[in-house]
Amino acid sequence: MSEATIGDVARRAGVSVTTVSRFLAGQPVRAADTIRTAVADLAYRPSPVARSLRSGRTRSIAVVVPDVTNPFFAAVVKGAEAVARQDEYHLFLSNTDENVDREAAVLADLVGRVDGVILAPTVESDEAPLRAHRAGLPIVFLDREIGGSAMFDAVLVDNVGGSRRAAEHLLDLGHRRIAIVNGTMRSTPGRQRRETFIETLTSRGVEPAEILEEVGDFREQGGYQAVLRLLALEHPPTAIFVTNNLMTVGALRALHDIGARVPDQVSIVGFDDLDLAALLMPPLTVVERPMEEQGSLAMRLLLNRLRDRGDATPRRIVLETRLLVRGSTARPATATRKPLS
Amino acid sequence: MSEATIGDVARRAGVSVTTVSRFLAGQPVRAADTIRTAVADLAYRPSPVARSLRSGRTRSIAVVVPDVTNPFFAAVVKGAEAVARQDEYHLFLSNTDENVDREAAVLADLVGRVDGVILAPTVESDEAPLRAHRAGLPIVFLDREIGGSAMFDAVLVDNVGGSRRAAEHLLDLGHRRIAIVNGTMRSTPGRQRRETFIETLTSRGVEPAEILEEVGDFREQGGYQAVLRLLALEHPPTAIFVTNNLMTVGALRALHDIGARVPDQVSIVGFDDLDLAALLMPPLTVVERPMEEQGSLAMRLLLNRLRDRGDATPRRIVLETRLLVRGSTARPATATRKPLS
DNA sequence: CGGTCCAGTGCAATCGATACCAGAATTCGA
DNA sequence: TCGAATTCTGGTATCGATTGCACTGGACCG
Repeated sequence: MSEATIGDVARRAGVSVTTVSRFLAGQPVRAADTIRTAVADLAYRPSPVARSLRSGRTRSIAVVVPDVTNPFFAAVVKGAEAVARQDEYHLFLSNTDENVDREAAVLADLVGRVDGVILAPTVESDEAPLRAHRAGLPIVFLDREIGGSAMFDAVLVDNVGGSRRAAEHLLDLGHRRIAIVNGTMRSTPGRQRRETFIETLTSRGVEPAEILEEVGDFREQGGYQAVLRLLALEHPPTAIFVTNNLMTVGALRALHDIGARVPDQVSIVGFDDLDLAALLMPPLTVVERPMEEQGSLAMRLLLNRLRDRGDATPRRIVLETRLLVRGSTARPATATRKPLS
Repeated sequence: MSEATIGDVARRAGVSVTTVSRFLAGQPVRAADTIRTAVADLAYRPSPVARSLRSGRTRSIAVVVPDVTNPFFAAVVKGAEAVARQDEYHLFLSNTDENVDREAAVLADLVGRVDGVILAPTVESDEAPLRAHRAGLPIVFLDREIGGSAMFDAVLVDNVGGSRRAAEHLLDLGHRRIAIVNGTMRSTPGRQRRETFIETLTSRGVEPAEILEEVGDFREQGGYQAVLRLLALEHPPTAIFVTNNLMTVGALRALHDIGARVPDQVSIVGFDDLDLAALLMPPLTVVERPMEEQGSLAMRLLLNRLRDRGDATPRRIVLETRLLVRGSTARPATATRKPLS
């Protein structure tokens, strides 16, 4: 009823399992027609599990991300899934919730269960991916890397260019007291976006004392709290760069709750576009980048590596960002005077 | 190097594979300590594939949804994944892209590869889930059902209550020319939300001619186009009920593009909350419901059923909705006069 | 017409783990 | 100290598919 085996097909067709197996593999077989109808009659489908045991490959890939409800990672998963499906691979999904221990447990668990992993690691000092790699698990890094990951493929984003453009945009508007709301600096985007942003500001003559910094997690609450703290300062910043989408949502919520006017009172630049960003009032200025494509590229890299059996040199793809200037950034209230004085 | 087998452990510990297997199963074994160190030394992990072949179970569940980038489904996946992880199940993810054929292919593919499926079927007339069920694949329906699915578990949402509340809210505000922007009526939410909404309007005396209806897909473009058409009418509606979140985003985009004022010119009620809904200008009035919980409940139902080996009677859980009245709904421009005249 | 060649075939081993069954080692009571 | 009861143990079949090897039968050549 529920599952016919290759043996059932063989019996029904009056041949050996070997012959059925050959038929299924597309090799020439005399009883092809008989076998074909036997397969159809029994609704036979080869057991993927048995095949995996024999072949040592599972035709499935795991995507390990901090949080699928983050629109960026949701898009990544979608892109990755589409490519996997084309190649008849299946996709496992795991959330790590930005938790290093959970990530380590997940990776250890995946060895032998999938042919490869697309991973957005929690922190750069992460050891778990190296262990998994030594255990023979191919890994492609997505959006984030770990230290000493030169031997891995990776699909990253140009955090340097994006953050620089954000900084220059705010500087050009005349801001001089500027805050960055960042996630953990122990992750690649956290570190790169912060370093570049601050470096750009100081290299253009902003006093270090005028650069404010808040460190949260990469989640909505972190952005919310950070902005509350910033605006409660005696001299609050006139502009804020928020380094990911979830924290940007939190930041907007905070600004809304305390009734801060954007951009009159404070300018906001986010990293990563949001579906509704253009419809907000004011529409949100953001650093944008291809999201689904980042997922599909990662999957392609991984599948290519599985094909090459590992010997190809590691490939690093760095995607470009664009600054979308919308309405949440403007000249600071004081700056309209300053340049004129 | 990459993978030790139970045989390697047995050899190293000087016992038979049987004994190692017993030790791993927690049975009393004299050489427990020796085996324990052998396991540790070899970093041995039992092959999940081999276990699956023997046991006939894979300890993995598939979640099949139309689109993970829909925040509702992303939340569902997150909730489902968390529960699965607790029970040491793994999660496969498939997008059907609202495509019946792809859904059928996916389901057929999953037989024998997973122990059960959580499915949001594309259309109610869908046959594929029945076939998969007959092939021995337990299925829990999520948010949507199919005809004759009485033997299946399901976690649904109270579309009737939600749509009625939306309709009554608009009626109470004084709207009499009202539009519904719906997805395909061939799906459960599409059908139920439409039926209830229209029935509530007519039962409260709204002329059928005053009820406008646009049918799109459940995607952003559908909502966008539908609203453009509605507002181009000679007598456009004064209120619009949009039956899912993605179409609501599209609707808002359309209203923004043609410069329609909300709620002065037209009121909007959406189904499903959005992360930024409260921050829009005006903040969006929506019918809201628990999202992550819908996913975790579905997973719990499925895992329970796997435990019971199927004999329990089917369970249907219907989650309650809430109407969140924010700023996108108000009295119609004409209605302020009408009641007074 | 006989020998060579080759396309097809089937047996049996294999992948890694589990479970039945028979046998060995231990414990316990007498 | 011996036999019975109990606890552990290991050989082997099994899950469902693939594959190396030896083999058969027909086609083709001289």
